[in-house]
Amino acid sequence: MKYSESAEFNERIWKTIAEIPYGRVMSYGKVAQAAGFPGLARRVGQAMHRAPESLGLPWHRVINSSGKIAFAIGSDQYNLQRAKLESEGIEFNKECIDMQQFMYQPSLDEILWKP
DNA sequence: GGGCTGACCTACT
DNA sequence: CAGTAGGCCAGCC
Repeated sequence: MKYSESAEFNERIWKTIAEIPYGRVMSYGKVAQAAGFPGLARRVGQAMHRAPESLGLPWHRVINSSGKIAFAIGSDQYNLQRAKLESEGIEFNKECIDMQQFMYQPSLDEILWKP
């Protein structure tokens, strides 16, 4: 199947994000990989931006691979995301999150769940 | 149809 | 550690 079906893509990305447990974070690349679309990190950002509010996705648990928030430091969105993460017990070292400690690594079964 | 953009990633210099 | 280069692909001029 060609993953140009954006409806399918979005659905799986949203589902994957929804699976991130409380107090953990995941990078864009990891989300894409876990959803079965390795290499499509950029699409993840687009999918999230287009996700309806009604889904109540924990979008704040998605950060970039360097352990930082993707938004510009000091922006409203940055402050909001950071506040949400800190309220879940995630600690910041300057602007960075300790990946070793807070990165959520889905089970291999789920990674291999792709067809 | 072509070109640019984007809540990005990895690898290399 | 910082900067660059190439890659990915839907969506909007």
